[in-house]
Amino acid sequence: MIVRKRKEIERGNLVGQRITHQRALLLDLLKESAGHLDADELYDRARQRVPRLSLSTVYRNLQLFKKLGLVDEHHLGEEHHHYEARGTAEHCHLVCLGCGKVVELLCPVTEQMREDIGKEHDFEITRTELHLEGYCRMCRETKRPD
Amino acid sequence: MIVRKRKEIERGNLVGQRITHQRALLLDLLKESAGHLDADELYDRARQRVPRLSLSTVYRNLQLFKKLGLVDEHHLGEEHHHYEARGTAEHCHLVCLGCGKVVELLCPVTEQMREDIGKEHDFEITRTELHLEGYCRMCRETKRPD
DNA sequence: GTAGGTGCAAAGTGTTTGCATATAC
DNA sequence: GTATATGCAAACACTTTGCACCTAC
Repeated sequence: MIVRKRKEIERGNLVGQRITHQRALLLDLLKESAGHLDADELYDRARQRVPRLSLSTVYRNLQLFKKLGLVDEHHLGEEHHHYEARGTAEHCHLVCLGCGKVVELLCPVTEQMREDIGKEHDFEITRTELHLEGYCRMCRETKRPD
Repeated sequence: MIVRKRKEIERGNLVGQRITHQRALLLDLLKESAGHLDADELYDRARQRVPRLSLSTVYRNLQLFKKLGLVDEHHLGEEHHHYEARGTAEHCHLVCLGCGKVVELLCPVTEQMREDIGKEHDFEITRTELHLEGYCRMCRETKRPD
């Protein structure tokens, strides 16, 4: 189903914003794909259902979703952004520099850290991201990029 | 002094690579400025001493330094990279979304985490970065961007 | 002398914007 | 009906590349 019930979206998500086909679809795709999508992947998937969709619409709405706190934006080492529907607990990303695999993990420590650091520096911390890079077992055993 | 003693560089840094004026200067500037520079800031500073320097040289060498592990590359929320000479202990970045201020802090917890997570997922972790975003006291008190 | 680095200009990415048309409300 | 979103194309910022000249070794 492309578009979920309007009320549902309206209530929980796109408060005040117009609910267009494109927005509903993009949000759905972001939620379905539990992982991370970059703008282009999202565009490709969305175009399977709305072929005339334009990339700018994707970008514009990603910005909107970000502003509304519906998605988070990540830099995972590549030269573009990745987006991920929010709602799940905050987690870290463990990226393999060999094969690019991304492991998501819950980081309970971050909660504590967040609080401590917030207090210490008088910041209201709104987002934390722990990014880990390294080599998975497989990549360690086979190749080892320079 | 623009160029430090060759042997010194050779031994510690640019192993095997040619030591050009530009490289030595760029490395020096990165080390001097304890903070984070983006390619453009680095370019501007470097051009004060080597006016004919080209931006591509800056980028090319930042890539090289990164590959050699001499600098780290960060995404600090803006749409371009920041570079930082390595050598100092790993630290977190606390970025104010209001004014853009970046606070650097040591994160002792990260050490422990690194080890734990490495073991748990059978990763050899080579780099960690904790990124925190929020609003500093001043920005909380004055404006509050939507 | 030669492999490798540099400057310059041109091409590439990923992302944003201006504007006329289309659509949600 | 009107304010807002869209598609398209053109602009943008940051980064990379091709090539002739230059320089460290």
